[in-house]
Amino acid sequence: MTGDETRRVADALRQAIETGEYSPGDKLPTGEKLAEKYGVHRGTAMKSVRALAAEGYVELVPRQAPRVRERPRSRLVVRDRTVYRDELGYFFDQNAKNWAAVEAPTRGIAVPPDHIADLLGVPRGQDVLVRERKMGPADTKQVLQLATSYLPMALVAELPALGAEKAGPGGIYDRLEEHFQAPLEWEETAWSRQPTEEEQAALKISKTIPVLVVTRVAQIMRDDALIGAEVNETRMSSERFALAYRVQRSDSAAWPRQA
Amino acid sequence: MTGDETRRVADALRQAIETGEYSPGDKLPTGEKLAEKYGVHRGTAMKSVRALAAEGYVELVPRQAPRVRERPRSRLVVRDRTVYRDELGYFFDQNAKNWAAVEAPTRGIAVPPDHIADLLGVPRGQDVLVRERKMGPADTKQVLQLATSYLPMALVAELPALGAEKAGPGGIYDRLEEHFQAPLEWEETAWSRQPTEEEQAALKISKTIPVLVVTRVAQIMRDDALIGAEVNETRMSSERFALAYRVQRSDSAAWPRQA
DNA sequence: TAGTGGTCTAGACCACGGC
DNA sequence: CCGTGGTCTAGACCACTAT
Repeated sequence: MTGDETRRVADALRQAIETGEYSPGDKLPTGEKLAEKYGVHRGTAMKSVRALAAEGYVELVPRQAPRVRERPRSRLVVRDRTVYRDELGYFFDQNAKNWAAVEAPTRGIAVPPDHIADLLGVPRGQDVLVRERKMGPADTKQVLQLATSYLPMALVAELPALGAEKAGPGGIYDRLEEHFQAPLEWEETAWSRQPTEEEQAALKISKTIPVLVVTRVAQIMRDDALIGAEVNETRMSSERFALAYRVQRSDSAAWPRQA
Repeated sequence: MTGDETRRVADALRQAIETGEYSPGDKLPTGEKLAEKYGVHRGTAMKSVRALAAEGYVELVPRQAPRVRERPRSRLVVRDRTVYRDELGYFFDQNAKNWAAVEAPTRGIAVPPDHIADLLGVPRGQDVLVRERKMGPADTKQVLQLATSYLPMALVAELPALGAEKAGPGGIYDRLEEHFQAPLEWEETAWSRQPTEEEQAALKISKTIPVLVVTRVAQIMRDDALIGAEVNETRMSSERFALAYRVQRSDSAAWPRQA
């Protein structure tokens, strides 16, 4: 991906940025100027700039001068994998307490991805209720997380409040626990991948920044049988979020240890 | 990133791969052939191929015909965030029970990254003991995870077994618990980023596949004071691994709920 | 040793943003 | 409306791989 000349120019530019010769927000010289300065073809110079953009140093907007990017904040917002409750209901992230839906949530009926159908316990290809929300701090209105919730249609038929525009106090989780008179149990799976084009646009990240995907399954069990389930899949920039949790000791690793 | 012609050729190739015209392992036509077939310049055709490589469809090795890549497995190996214990000592991943160091582990003294120093409770810029291991299944010898362990020099001085080539039965965790006669507590932070060149080479992934980074801090506390700490940072392909864990109920979210 | 991908130069055209 | 980044063609050279 990188030949001698491209590499040379990219290294020079990267160092110039790291030493503060160009500060965040500054414009970089035009491709023509860079080509002249380093004695290469304009195409080669632009390739170097594009390489820096892929590394996250530079923001590239077509037909605008490349700008030095605000360096990825070393201070990550950490999600703590515990469920809390306040007067509004359950919540999973103390950082997100004052967040709100930045745009109007959407609600519709659609076929979910296979892995979601499997988690919900419905046949693949079958319609489910899908809600989508773009979440962010109530003040800045910046979109930081994309949350999608999936509910089996059978469950919505049994408990119509789940499909309403507003599910009422405490949201769908309170409706589920009220209806079944049993506690929800949540399990999360976390992984990461390249962002889709939609995610790039909504979260304002380049295609090289991975998204962190947290899939949370809410289950209500009765006599060891699953009687209700919901899946929430939240996507966020891996540059801004990390997950934190305590590692649990299994029975085999109990303390004090037996000799 | 993608002009009309590049996009057109890339779309055609992507569809050819998805419809099975080219199967995993097959070679793609040469740049010259593609250029002829689609009536574009060779450079343009190669750009399309490179775009498909970035999306994970094609594996690109310099000076070899591009090969259709084994599609990212939908079946993820899931790490369960619980600590277990067997006759060999603690372990954190039931999938990794039969794994071994694929290459000889390295051991050295070096300055750790700032975030590691902070977690260890050591001043930034100070030397620590660094161990590196490349882990994978004992049979295939494929490297699946890169594990780096950091220990403060003061702790090694106090407990020399920690710095030995072999820390003895149960490894450093057993040495720590024996020495301090107290249980370790582990906390993990998980996030994701683009792979470094070293990680690309060791894990055999392209620069577009994110790596999942799990930073595990082992702490021994006595009377609420930290008396010993170790940090283990494990990096793995986000295409192959996911993390799974139960969400804990905090006191505020206890069940049964009070009205 | 022939052929391949990778890279670089040269020169051209386009669409669009900021002056 | 000029200048910019983005794209494409054309043609050249190189290093390495497969044969």
